[in-house]
Amino acid sequence: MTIVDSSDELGRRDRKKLETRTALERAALRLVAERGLAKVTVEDIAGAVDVSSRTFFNYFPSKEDALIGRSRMDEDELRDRLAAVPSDVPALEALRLTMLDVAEDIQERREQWLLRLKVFEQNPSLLPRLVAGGSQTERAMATAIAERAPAAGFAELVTAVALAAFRTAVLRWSSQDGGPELTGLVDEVFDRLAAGLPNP
Amino acid sequence: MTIVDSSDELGRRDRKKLETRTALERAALRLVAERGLAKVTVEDIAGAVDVSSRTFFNYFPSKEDALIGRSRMDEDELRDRLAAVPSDVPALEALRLTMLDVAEDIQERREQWLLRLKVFEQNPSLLPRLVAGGSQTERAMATAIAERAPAAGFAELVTAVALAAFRTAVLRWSSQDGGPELTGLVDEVFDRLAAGLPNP
DNA sequence: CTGAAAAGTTGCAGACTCTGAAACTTCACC
DNA sequence: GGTGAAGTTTCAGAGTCTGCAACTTTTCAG
Repeated sequence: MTIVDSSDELGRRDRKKLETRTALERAALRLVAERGLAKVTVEDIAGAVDVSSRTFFNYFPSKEDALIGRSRMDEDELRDRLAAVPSDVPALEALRLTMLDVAEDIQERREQWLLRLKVFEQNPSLLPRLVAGGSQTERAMATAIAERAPAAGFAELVTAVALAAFRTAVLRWSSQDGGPELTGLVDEVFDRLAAGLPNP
Repeated sequence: MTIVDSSDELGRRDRKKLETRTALERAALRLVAERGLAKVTVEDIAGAVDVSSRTFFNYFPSKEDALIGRSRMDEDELRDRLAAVPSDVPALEALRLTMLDVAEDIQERREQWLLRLKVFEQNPSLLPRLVAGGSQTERAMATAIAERAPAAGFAELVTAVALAAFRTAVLRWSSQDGGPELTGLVDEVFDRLAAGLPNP
């Protein structure tokens, strides 16, 4: 068992559930990495884990969502992290701190994320879903930011921009096979943002 | 015929083709605005224009694409616009000028765009496609920018950020029913970017 | 004007995604 | 052990999208 997931304190039921979910994620990732998104059906993925395809859809609303997995962190979690930053910190810096946290999480699941990102690069139709633009998550964060910077439209702007910047850092990290520290790359893009994006 | 599209200098063949295409776009937009994305089938759209659903798929690869329509401007067009900016203009300002051009185009098709954006807001699954993040278009622009600012990763960053900022301007314009000038809102977000996104 | 060639449209068959409902199994807990 | 809640499966069905083989229309050369 190479699975080290936090299965602390869970009944057999929920443990099995989590097992199935991560098994489906892994199988999806592995198969799509091997064959490409179009050449993998839901039935393939479900079959690899030995459940029915209907069960697959009980876990994920779509094939793509299985590949994204835990990528989209709960709005709640991000909201909490944002809320944990003192309210006199400017919005952009609050976002920097939050995304640095996220970057650390990603680095902890390094291999999993590098594979996921490779799959995303090879199947560009998935990319928009990465740090999903205009999605649930972004709105939740913008709402949280709006409390510390209520000027019209500013929260949406700084949130969208921060997430876009974060995305480029992650993609660059991936394209260099995780060589540099992700947190360093994230700091770099936020430095550039704070400086007004001058030509380097 | 209320259609006044630029059908200058086209054979009957291409004129009909363009007519069908825009008719499909219009029908898709209208029906989805009325009923919502899930309640409209491809057959509905094709039927409203009196073609077969197979023909619909000859024009658009998916239902969503019919709604997006001309939204994603050709990579070529954006590349050209970027190339038209003198090369000593900093990357961020080159992007500002380009996106101001795009904003003008949008304002010229004001009603069509406001409807499209309303549909997008009511069907959030479409939003990622708007100024598609990480897509073809973004890559093409980043490549063009990389020629004037070759520092590693900077072109991708500034492009992603500019598009994200532009998107928030467009959404704000839409949420205010096109009241303010879109170009003004775009200028505002780029000013904020250039200033380093300080809390207002 | 006429007869291909080219392009556009259609119906059809078929693979695939996704959903709802009903039966069935498994687990938690008393 | 028995009971109810939760998870899984099977089944049926709607909808998306593709390839292919007719079929129709437009174009264009002679």
